[in-house]
Amino acid sequence: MGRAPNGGFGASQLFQLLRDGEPRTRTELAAMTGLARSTISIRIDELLDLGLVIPVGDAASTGGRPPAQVALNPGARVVAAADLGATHAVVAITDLAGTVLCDIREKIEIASGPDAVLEWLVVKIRTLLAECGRAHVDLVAIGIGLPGPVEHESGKPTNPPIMPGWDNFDVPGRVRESFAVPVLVDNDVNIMALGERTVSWPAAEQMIFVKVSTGIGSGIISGGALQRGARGIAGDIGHVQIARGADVPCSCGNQGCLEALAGSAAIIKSLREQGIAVNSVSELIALVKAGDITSIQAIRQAGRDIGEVLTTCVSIINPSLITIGGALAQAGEHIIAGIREVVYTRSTPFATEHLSVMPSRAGERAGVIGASIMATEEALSQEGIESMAKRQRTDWKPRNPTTRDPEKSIRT
Amino acid sequence: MGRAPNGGFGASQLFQLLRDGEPRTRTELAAMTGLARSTISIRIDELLDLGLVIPVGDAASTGGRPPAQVALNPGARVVAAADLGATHAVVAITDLAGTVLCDIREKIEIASGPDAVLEWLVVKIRTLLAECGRAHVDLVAIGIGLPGPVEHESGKPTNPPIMPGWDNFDVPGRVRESFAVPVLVDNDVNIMALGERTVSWPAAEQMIFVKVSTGIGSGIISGGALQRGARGIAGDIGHVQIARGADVPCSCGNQGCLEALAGSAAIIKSLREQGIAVNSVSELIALVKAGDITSIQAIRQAGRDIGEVLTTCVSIINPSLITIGGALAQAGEHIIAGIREVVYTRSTPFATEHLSVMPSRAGERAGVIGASIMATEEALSQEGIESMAKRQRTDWKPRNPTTRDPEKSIRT
DNA sequence: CAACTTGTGTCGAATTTCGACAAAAACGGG
DNA sequence: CCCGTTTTTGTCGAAATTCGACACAAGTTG
Repeated sequence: MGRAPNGGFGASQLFQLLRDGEPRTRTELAAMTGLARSTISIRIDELLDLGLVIPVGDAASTGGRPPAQVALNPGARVVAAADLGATHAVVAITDLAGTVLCDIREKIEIASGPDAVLEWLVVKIRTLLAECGRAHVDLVAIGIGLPGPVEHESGKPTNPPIMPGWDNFDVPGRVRESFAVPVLVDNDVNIMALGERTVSWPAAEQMIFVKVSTGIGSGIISGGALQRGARGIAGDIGHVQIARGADVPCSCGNQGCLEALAGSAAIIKSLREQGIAVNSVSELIALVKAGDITSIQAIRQAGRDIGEVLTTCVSIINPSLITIGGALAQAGEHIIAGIREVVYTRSTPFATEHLSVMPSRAGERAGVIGASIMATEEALSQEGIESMAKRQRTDWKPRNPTTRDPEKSIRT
Repeated sequence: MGRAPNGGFGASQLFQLLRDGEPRTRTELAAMTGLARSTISIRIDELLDLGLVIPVGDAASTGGRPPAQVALNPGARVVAAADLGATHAVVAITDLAGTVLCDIREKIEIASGPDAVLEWLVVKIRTLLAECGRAHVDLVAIGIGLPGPVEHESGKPTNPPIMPGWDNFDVPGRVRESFAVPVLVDNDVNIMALGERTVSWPAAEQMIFVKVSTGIGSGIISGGALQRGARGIAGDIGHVQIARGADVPCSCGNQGCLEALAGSAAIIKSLREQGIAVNSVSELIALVKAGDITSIQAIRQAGRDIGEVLTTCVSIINPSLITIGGALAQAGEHIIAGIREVVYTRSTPFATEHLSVMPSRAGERAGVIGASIMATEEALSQEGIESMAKRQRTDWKPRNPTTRDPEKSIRT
């Protein structure tokens, strides 16, 4: 009976244009898409019905009727996001723009295995949803970051070194038993990169986010998209060997890895060997903030070591931005200074001319924000919006008594 | 008055599915696209009219009427491709599948400037077109590779070190004065990577193509797409510093660059210092093929040096494939052996488990093939096919005397 | 050779999209 | 203060496209 399948430009594509939060007029949207204004109006009405966009105050008139603007309504639905670390986890409920509505940070042991951890996660999501006063049906997706390699398509961890019991575990399958929504899983550094990009540098087409704490890793955005690599371990710079520490053994079995020289454990160990009593990252940061010269020098040297590897990254990726996050980045600008020192000296001027090396701005919540972005991306894609529309139709139609079904013409 | 704009799935999308050369039945295409078979038939008819696809022999029956297959007709149109080096150039006419129909290889001097070189190129394209017996109207696009950084969007070289007079020159504009078709320009290594991928590893989502000759560069394909970076210089590994040669000066002004140690000029210089009379790359290759131990050791050491940088690349990109091309790659497997030695020793096992390091298979023509692919991609995109269809309609309609224009209903 | 199976062209109906027009809402000059 | 101008929005008929169904074609299999 003839149905044109919403020829490639449904309400979802229109919605993607509004994802940036910018309010726009119908006329602007028509110009951007090439569709007629009347078509845009139909689409916008659908989105208004779903509550996904809302009218915002009219823009200033340019001599005639002032245009009515519509914008993303971030509060229409919520997303659950989790950043699970080795010993700590952040779980949050965010709106569709990635803004955290409520969150918790708790100690966990990732090593207690997927069943325990994911059960805990499910409970926390339920609690947080209640706390925000949002119903289960408002939840459209869940994003999870894990401290190890993840095959993103399937959501299964692969060969994680610090996650016993998680290897090849079907994380989305387990979580979907409790929440029937899309569940997206990725490496924690990757989601931090996504979060950092979205929060602070939405226009960056090429950027490298580096996380420096016990381990050192990076998330790479190139060509506007997160690059995961063939096995999901792209950006794993922690085990690149650097010249300085040829005989320093690393937990991975090799020698001279960046992580073995510039990771927080390595720095603390070296300071203790120099007679400075420091037992944890927070103590180290306190020392640096107090101006302890030896600690500052150690941090700066770590920055130089990281910079050595990043110099190569700059040549390979040619990014416009490098941002530094993770626990050690909170020790002021010293680590950045060390990185800049090396990167700007050793890379070609043409590559560094428009390159910034900046501290992360998203901070501790970069992870959950990124997880939220990753999940939202999926939930509000074509299928996501279509299924939302269908669900709303089936929920609402019964109250709209239009005698239609008996008239259906069925041929014999 | 009411026109649905070919709602997102025109003949071009269908054509993209056939770009791989695989013959397919209409039913298969309907299943792949989700469109109705009848719709597919209309689209296929358009493409048959344009000559872009042709019917091929029926496939074997599976119990009923055997399906009629259609496949890409690579010979329908042609593409001009040029790989311009510092002192040599390859120019070719290819079909739409990137197969070289005829080509020439000549000495040029890129340093003689864009006006001279591009004029030469235009003449050569004319000559080759005539040689193939193809008309100017059969030409749908031109692809050009240049030995330096190029801003791909605009087609302008940016700060090329060995191309005096070319900086910021509007190459596509100049060429379009002679041929009114899309002109795509990119770095020569990038087009070689594209060519190599297309010819030999069409399924590779992540690969690194390394060109080793006087200079050393690489083209990076990640996420299925060529990565050009913020300034078009992604993959520029020639000026990454390596540990071995801390005090070896490089032409770029820095010290210890990979190129200064493992480029052909560096190898030749070092061999001469060891008393071996070798003046050119071809002599060097001859020596290696003759089994000269010193030369082989020098090549292998160059491989190790390159492998040192590639180890980092492997950690960052996580590719499934590294291919080695360029003049030095023709000296047998010695350079590859050196690369493998280092890459497989120093990278993490998880990254190398599914990583191959292979010699380039596309050989000397990788460049022009890649340039052809790049140009074809553009020419046969949506706009490309639509404009071809329009042109053919306007050319042909006059001979189809249907009195339509007077009947146009114009409202007052 | 007949029955069955599978694929291809044709046609009406449903849906979508476009363009035009009228109404709405502000600005600005008299 | 009023009215024409300008710009945007909502509504409606017409054109275009797509779908599904059916009839036909062309082999296979018993």
